[in-house]
Amino acid sequence: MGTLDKNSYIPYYVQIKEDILERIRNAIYRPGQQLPSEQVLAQEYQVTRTTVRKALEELKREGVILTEKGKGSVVSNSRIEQSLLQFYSFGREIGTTVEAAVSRVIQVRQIPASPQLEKKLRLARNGKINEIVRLRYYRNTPLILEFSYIPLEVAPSITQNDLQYQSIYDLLERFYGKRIQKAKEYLYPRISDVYESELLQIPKHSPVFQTERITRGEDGRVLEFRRSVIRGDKVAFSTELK
Amino acid sequence: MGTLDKNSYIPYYVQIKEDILERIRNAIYRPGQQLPSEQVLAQEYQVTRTTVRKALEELKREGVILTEKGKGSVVSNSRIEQSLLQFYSFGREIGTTVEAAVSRVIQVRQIPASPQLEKKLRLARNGKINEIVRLRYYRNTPLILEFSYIPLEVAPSITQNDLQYQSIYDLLERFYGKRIQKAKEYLYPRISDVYESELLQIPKHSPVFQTERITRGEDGRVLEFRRSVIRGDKVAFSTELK
DNA sequence: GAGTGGTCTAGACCACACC
DNA sequence: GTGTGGTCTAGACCACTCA
Repeated sequence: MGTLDKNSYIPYYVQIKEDILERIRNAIYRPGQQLPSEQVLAQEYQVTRTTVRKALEELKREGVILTEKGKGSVVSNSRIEQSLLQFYSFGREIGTTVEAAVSRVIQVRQIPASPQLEKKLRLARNGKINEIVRLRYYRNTPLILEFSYIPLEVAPSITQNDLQYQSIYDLLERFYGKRIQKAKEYLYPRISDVYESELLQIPKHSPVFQTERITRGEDGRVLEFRRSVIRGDKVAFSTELK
Repeated sequence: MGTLDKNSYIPYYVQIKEDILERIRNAIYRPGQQLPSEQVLAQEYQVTRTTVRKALEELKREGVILTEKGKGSVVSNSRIEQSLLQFYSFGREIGTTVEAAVSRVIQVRQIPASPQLEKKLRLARNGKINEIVRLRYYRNTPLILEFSYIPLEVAPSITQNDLQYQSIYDLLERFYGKRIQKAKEYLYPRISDVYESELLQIPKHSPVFQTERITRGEDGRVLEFRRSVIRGDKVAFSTELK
């Protein structure tokens, strides 16, 4: 259905963009899946192809879809997976090429939430959580140490096996029906502690980046709090200005 | 003159975008100055307004120009002034509002370049440089400590007075005719030293961000190397993912 | 060859800023 | 009012991909 409000003061292309986003959230269009052609979308929404293109252009710019000449548009794999990482440059190599990125699960366990985590996760008192510790490599060098915290309310009990062949977000969605609505991520400078230093193979008390991310589900509840420690000697952030 | 190559395989809108960039570099269009209207540009380049708009849209997205409905488009003030800072969020406040940003010059002197600086600035042996140290405040709190290094070849001798009412880039352009071509900036985590800590009013050996920026002129030579130390307790970087 | 996205034209109407 | 950027239409041709 082309649910376009022709009387709204909101431009058509914005309405179309929002509608497509909504369809992606509702898994009508799934990651990796081909979108209908611009021609078809134009008919469906009863607008010209130009207007559809304007909507798709914005989605492309935001990394929601990918387009290929002569082929079509496909929905990107969860943008939330990428996050700030897309801005990093790893040493002299190019950013987030999926190929060379390998991850190892260090630990998965169920523990009571600390007061700080209860706050971050908006948990009730004495809440229990899954703790998942992973180490991400790039070309055999450990670069990122990730701590994920997921309330048992959200996912009863996660095991190491669950994470062998799928991401946390895939797991949450496929097995627990929790769809991700949005996430907010922050970047700070920090000094590594002894544990982090050892796993990342850097001198203790080295300067590192830390990111914190809070992911929320459709009902607005916190699905995950994730803290990542990123080597400062190998990973930089850069922009070029012209 | 609309110097559009109609036989090129390069799209018109890209050619137009490059041409406008070139005009900005050549100060035909200056920062703060109004661009010709889309209508006029379309005539000049002998294309439709739609095509001009596509070019302007990209320039707008890249922060080169600003457009205001009903008024027109103006060239942004040196984008290079903004840099990565536009991505930061200061505590709970919003990013780079010019108003509340005050800067104080701590020191200006001429010194021989250290070997490291010679390398960064691509200087010959025993090169001399201007060193400018500034402290930037936001709401009376020191947030950023900036070290600028400019070869004497570029600007013979800079004094504190020169920087009272204008930026370094304004100074280079107005008094020394050095126009900026491009800049590259990097962001790292670091640990503050005693001097930095004192000026920024933070405990010594605190985690901080450091940016390094290399600015080049039209001939490709390095005009400035700048190192900024940014408080990690007040400044964060954030993105929202939807 | 049929279908796709990429570019471009030649118009149109609107909301807004300025005089 | 006139001029501006913002949106939209209805076409067109192209280069590309895939069968």
